[in-house]
Amino acid sequence: MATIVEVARIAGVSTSTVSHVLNGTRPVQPATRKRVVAAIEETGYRQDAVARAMRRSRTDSIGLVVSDAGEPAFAEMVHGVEHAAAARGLTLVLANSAEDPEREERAVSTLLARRVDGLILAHCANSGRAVRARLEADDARPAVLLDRVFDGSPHDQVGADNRETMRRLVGHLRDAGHRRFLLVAGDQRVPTLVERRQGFRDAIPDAELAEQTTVDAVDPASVRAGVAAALRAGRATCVIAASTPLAVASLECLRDAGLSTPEQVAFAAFDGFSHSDLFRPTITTVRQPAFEMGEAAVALLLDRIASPDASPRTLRLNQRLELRESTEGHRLRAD
Amino acid sequence: MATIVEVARIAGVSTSTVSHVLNGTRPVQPATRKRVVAAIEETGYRQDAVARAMRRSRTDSIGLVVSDAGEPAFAEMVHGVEHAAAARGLTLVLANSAEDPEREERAVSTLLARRVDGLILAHCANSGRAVRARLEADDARPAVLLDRVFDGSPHDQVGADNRETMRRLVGHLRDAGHRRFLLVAGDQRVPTLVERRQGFRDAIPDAELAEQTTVDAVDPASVRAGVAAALRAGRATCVIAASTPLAVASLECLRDAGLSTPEQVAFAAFDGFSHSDLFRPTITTVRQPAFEMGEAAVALLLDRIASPDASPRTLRLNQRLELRESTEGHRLRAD
DNA sequence: CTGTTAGCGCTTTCAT
DNA sequence: ATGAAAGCGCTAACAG
Repeated sequence: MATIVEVARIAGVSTSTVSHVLNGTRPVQPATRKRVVAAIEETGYRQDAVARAMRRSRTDSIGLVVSDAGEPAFAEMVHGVEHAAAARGLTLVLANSAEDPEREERAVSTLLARRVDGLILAHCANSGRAVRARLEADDARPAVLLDRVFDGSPHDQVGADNRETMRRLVGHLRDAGHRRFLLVAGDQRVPTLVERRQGFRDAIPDAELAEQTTVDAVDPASVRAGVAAALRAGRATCVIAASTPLAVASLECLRDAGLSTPEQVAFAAFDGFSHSDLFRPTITTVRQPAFEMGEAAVALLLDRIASPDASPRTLRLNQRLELRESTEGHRLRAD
Repeated sequence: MATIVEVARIAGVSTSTVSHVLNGTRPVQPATRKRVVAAIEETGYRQDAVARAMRRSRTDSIGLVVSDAGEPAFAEMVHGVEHAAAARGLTLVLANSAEDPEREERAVSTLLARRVDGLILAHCANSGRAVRARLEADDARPAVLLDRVFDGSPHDQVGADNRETMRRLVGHLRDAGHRRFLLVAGDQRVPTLVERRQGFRDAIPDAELAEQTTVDAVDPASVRAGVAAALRAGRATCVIAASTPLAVASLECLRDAGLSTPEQVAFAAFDGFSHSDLFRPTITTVRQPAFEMGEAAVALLLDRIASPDASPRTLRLNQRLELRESTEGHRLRAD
């Protein structure tokens, strides 16, 4: 490959002039520029981004670590991050921690070693303090936490308004007459799921708290077992799943139990499914604004890079409550 | 940040020794090594991957360009690529062409400028020759084509056995008595969809060819119009959609036409949906081995990097035909 | 408006 | 077993 030196030689100018036409970093006489452009053409010269990054100590790239690249919601966030990054001329370096704290720490270290200009991180469920330390280290770059946000985090964050939306959802279901819920709440080490559970609590009057059932299990098998047991106990008129995997497990249980939706048990899910319209019955769902969250994370990151000392912000994007057949129709008798 | 020079100074050795300790590239006296390690510890030194890449002229990274990061199938391929890359200590640089040839070309150029060690590319539908030229340029790196494979391509490729699987699917439906199909074939500039259409042709006896209907429209609205018209013409007993977006459009039409599945019209789709089990009726689907295709692409790429002169290979992974309710049940009377 | 030149941090001959 | 030193290709003072 031709280098900038060769281009300069052919154009009969210095390398610095070539560099400046390349980057538009200082005025260049039209005639000179023309010769340079011709030389570039002739040699098929291409800038070496690695050398450039080395010299400028910025890479024009950002790193993204997701906790589960297999989940559609995270795939959408990746999509959003890529979109926003590309729009700003940044390339995206992607890593997946697969919910493993060790891999998460490795991924962050690798990205930092690659000198990404900034980092977006969707923490895994049980991520240790090693990562946090890594993000604070003196070779670290600005970081934005995505989806799983923490109170009092020193970082910028973007999440969803989980608590409020769950409150709204339960409110709606109560209006429809439901009083006894089964909340499939999931892994309570995940902030998102904690927030959803809080929203649930918010919406239930103290006097009725005792009538509610919750399943906190983590692995699918235990979830299924928990839900099945709760259904057998048979008090809930409505099941709420706090995430897609939990929804899948729950729906399987409902089916196995031979319970029809919404006639016998109403059902609603957070995060939902890609083509919910095609399900029968269609399922009431809280749509995560995943793509937009990815975009927002990039925006926050760039703000942070621009002003490193501004105080950290936490953004919460609104989720959309999409009411469908699974929570519809029958009006329960007042208890 | 501490550099290798500082570490060397503190350990009282040369930078070359530090480098060799770091990379295990030549034997080092245990005592010396210990001092180096201590100095690394003390300074919190971290290797700078950019400087390293510059000097070695390899980045230990690979680039991936997908044509539609929003499609679940591509998201799965990204996942597979990331998985295989990480397992081999490579980082992944991700770009999305969003089915736009210009963005595709830009993405390839950017990745090449970043000196990725190799490239995986899922061509967009109408990708021009500019990209092809770019892949051949003298600063290019080895490339593997993903999903959308071309006869006589000079590159390694990994796709799916679309033609065979479509043949099998139609064979099965014929066994069930169907004779008149509506194939929603989609954009015939996409090799995948061409192959599926070929498989369809393969499975239909010449004498019956005239009885078949096909919709080749590209944008969703035209697809819906085409399908609606074909349904009104009313000859098909079975609809086959060649991709997920086509399936969505088709199902909407079936619903709008008030046709029940499978009683009035059978239905099957390629690529399918994430949670098909939860649909009612459950839908017969051809599952793309997307994750595995991503993994395979990485394997091919590394083989290629290892032996640049081996002749190019095209891998076709098997798809899985998952028969479900939407093509089940009723036995058609023989025509 | 243009050129000279000193590195960025690292790996890797070539010596010893 | 270790060290000295030459760059990788580029940018950005600094000087004219």
